[in-house]
Amino acid sequence: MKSRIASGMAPARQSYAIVVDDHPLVARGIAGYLTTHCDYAVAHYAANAQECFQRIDDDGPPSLLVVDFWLPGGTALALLREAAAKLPSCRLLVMSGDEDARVQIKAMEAGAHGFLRKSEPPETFAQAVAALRKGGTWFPAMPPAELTPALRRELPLSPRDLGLTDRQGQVLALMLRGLPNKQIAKELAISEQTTKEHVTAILGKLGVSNRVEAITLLHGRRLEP
Amino acid sequence: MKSRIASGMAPARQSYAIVVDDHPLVARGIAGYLTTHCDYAVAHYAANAQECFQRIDDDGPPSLLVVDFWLPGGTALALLREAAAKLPSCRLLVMSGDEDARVQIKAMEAGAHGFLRKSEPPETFAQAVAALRKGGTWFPAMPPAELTPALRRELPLSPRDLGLTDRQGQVLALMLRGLPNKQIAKELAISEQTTKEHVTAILGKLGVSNRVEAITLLHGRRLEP
DNA sequence: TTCGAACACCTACCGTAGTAGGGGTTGCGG
DNA sequence: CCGCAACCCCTACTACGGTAGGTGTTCGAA
Repeated sequence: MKSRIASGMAPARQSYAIVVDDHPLVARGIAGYLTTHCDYAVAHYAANAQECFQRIDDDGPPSLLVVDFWLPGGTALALLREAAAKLPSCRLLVMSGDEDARVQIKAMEAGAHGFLRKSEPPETFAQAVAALRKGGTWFPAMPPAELTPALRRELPLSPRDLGLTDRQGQVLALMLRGLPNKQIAKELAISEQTTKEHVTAILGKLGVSNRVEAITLLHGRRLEP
Repeated sequence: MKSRIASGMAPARQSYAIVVDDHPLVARGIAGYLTTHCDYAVAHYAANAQECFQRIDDDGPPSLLVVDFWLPGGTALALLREAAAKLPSCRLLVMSGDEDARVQIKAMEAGAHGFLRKSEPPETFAQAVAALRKGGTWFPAMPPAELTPALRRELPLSPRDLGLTDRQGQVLALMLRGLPNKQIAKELAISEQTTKEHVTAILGKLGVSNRVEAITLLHGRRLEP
């Protein structure tokens, strides 16, 4: 869980994929489909961001990453951003159960190369994978362009997107400004202990192990209150 | 030394200045000149970034900040950046003993509103102060424009600029990537203890009290190895 | 009404971060 | 030669960050 930023990774292998989905059956199914119908030699699966990066630490970066948008705690966006930053040669395909256009936009913004609804037939899935494999992208039925400009630039990234409660969002915002727990507590008029528990919950949902990782992960992004 | 990111600062006062110079006589002299010749009601002086921000915590933000570029440890750039970010209503005048054009550029990049050589006559100093006071800037004899574009964008910010040694620069780079001391030590093949001492030295030179502040201060800037 | 989620408080514990104060090596300039 | 700066190592200590487990309140959904 720690050496996510390890250097000296193995060179990218061909036909190696990782499927990230909190539902093991779904993950296993997709991974199996990748090997049997999409010509992937190896397809592992992971239940969350931690497991995913652990796998990458062990086996090197994959050439394809399939990510369920609705990972518990909404950590998918953080996972995507991190993957996009650290695995430039890896293609990112996002899957979602619902058809909210904003989800698709968020995924795009986070660096995904493709987006797919789970309700789509397997053939479409195979087509999307093939497109990504060739270096292309796959985004079905682009949502109305009027909505995008508002979200494209500097998306303020609401706490809800990360699966955080309102209070946790407030704590995170202060955390990202470098405040120690004691000052966060003072700012929010709660005890330092309560602050710590919020922090613990936030770290868990973001899939990081301490506040420094959280800060570096969310970099310069701002939160909306 | 800690509550530099404190909120709820006092409103900006008119005619209140702080002079930051490690040479007390020089600082005192400049501060005196500000009160006697530049119509400043109060002019404090500080030997370093810590003292400066301590003063600001106590007395509120000044309307003018005069900073010696060659503060010990090269902390002037960090000081400027922090001041520019946190004191939007404060004018920043940088002074330097030498006439290296790159120094001037670095000062500009760090957010300074004016730049002045110490060899300049007092009248020029008064003119510069007056210009800044009116919301203007003061940069003598703009350096050749050919040099600037290379430096302007995304300046890579060498460790030396921050007054750090090579080794400290390496440690800082890993620190900014969110690595804990133990992993930094492993990466550089030194003991965790030695890493801690490097970190302590870095924090001191940057004028911050922990690594989180250092990260938020340098935000998304990159270091060159 | 009962249940769960969110919020807040507490004690207690442990690991890391950071400081203090030792000592030791190299290399370089006065 | 000496001093000095940079680098490395060590013990020991304090504080902060983070986790675990238990308690209580509120509020809205079932």
